[in-house]
Order: sequence, then structure tokens, then C-alpha cells
Amino acid sequence: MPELPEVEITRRGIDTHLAGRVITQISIRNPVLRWPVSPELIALLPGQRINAIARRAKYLLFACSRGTLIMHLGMSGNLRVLPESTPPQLHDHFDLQVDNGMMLRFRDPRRFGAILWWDGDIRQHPLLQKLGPEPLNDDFDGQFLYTKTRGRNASIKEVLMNQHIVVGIGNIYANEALFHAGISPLAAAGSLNTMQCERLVDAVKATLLRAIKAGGSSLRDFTDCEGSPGYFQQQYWVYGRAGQSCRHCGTSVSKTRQGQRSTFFCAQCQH
DNA sequence: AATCCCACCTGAACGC
DNA sequence: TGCGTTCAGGTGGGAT
Repeated sequence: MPELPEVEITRRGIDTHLAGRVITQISIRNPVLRWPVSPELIALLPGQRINAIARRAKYLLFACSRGTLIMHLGMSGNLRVLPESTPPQLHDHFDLQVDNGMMLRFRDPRRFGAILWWDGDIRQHPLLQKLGPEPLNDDFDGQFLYTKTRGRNASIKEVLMNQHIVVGIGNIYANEALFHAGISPLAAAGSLNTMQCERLVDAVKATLLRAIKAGGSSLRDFTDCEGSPGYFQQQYWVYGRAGQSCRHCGTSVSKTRQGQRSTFFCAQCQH
């Protein structure tokens, strides 16, 4: 579920329920996530107000009275706002109750996610300080990508997914954006010219914005106990479509592997 | 500094 | 029915 659009949709969904609320109780059922969830949160968080919920890259940042609660959804995490009486199910590892009878519930079968506390300047956090720009911000433009890719032999797809260069783009949207830009995922990043960088940046922004819009429109009530981690529906052009015909030219969509991730592309439309 | 590749973990889909 | 294999939306960290 979670690349930038899904994290942003999650942020918006929970923000209405949680922003301005005071934390009343914390439950940690399984602290073994990517890093151990500190048991100190149980004493530390109650009484603190959630002033705002922000997003940086794929991290959700709960700005609290005395610091920031950082959450990452990993590969399989999701967050829902539920009545505090809702019984936990398998893989419901963490609850954060607030003062309106609701709670934020963190579910993550694979436990690649993270829940961390940071009481300093959030920009100085080790996980955040080296991140690249937000892809939807103006500082991520063709010139930026052109400069960053000079001398790089790594493929453009791997560079797009490198969070130290630009954040938020995962495997699905890297594949999709490269298709829309007509650029081969296998191309060396340093081989792209200025115009290709411009096109790719435009494609990244358009793809992410479209996904947010689609996710937003299909997203239901976050308080719904039924809410499975699949509200987000999207028509993919290449992702997951190996062997099927390209929606643009009809050529069979190719599949290969780059850096242990599946890559999908149309060899006819992308060069 | 860039690149490669492993590790972490569960569950679903598939082949035999 | 069961068992083994492969794959899945991420990313830090160690080795080269």
C-alpha cells in the first residue's frame, strides 16, 4: 500500500480525527517492528496533544506537545481510526487512543514499519536529514534531476527510487512515471538529457497527483472497521501487466528485474 | 561517493 | 491436501 500517495491519503484521513486531540492511552502489543517500539511511549505520550500530522517522504510525523511521533508503514502497514473498544486482530501491533473515544490503530503483518519518538528538531533526525526533496515541491524540477543524475551510471529507475535523491517514489510509481515519460527504466541516469529530465519530472508529479486524487476519491470512512488495506484502486499502465498489451501501442509489456525489484515497461514506447 | 546486495517478516499465489 | 518456491507497495546497513 504505501508509497507517497497512499501515505498522504492516510495522513489526510486520520488528520480530521486526530489533529488537536489529546493522547489518553498507548497499547503496544508487539514492539518488534523494524526497530523496537520503545515501551517508554506508554508513559510518555498520554497527556500530550497532537498539534498536527505532517508527512515527509513516506514518514508520518505526529507533532506532539513535547516532540514528534514518527511512523513509517513499511511494505504492509496501515493506519485506521476506530472506536477505542474495537477488538484487536492479528498484526494490530500498536494503538494510540485520544480524548474523543477513538484510537489510531497500526496494523503491519510484515513488520517492516516503524514507530519512533524524537524530541529534537525533526529535520535533524538521522532517518530524515539526508532525504531528497518532496517530488511535488517546486524544488524538484527538471534542472534538479538533470544535475543530480550527472555522472550516474545507475539506472534511472533506481535513481528515482533513491530517497536520498527524491522522496516518495516507490516501485509502482517509478514504473508508471517512466512509462508516461517514455523513458526506459534501464537507461543510465546520467544518459538522460535536459528534456528527458523535464519530461520525467512532469510525469512523476502528474502520476503522484493522479494517484492521490484517485485514492482520495475512493477512500472511505477511516472509522469503518471493514476498511481493508485496499481502498486505493488505480488503473496501471505497466505495473503488474507483464505479457499484457501496452495500453498505448499494443506491444506486450516487458518485465525484468532491477535491484531486486520488478520492473515493467513497454519496449516500444520507452527508450 | 556510488553501487551492490542482504536483511528484516508474513501471507498469498502457484506448481507439483 | 500438502509442501516447497516465489513474490509483494521499503529501506538501512555492511561490503566493495
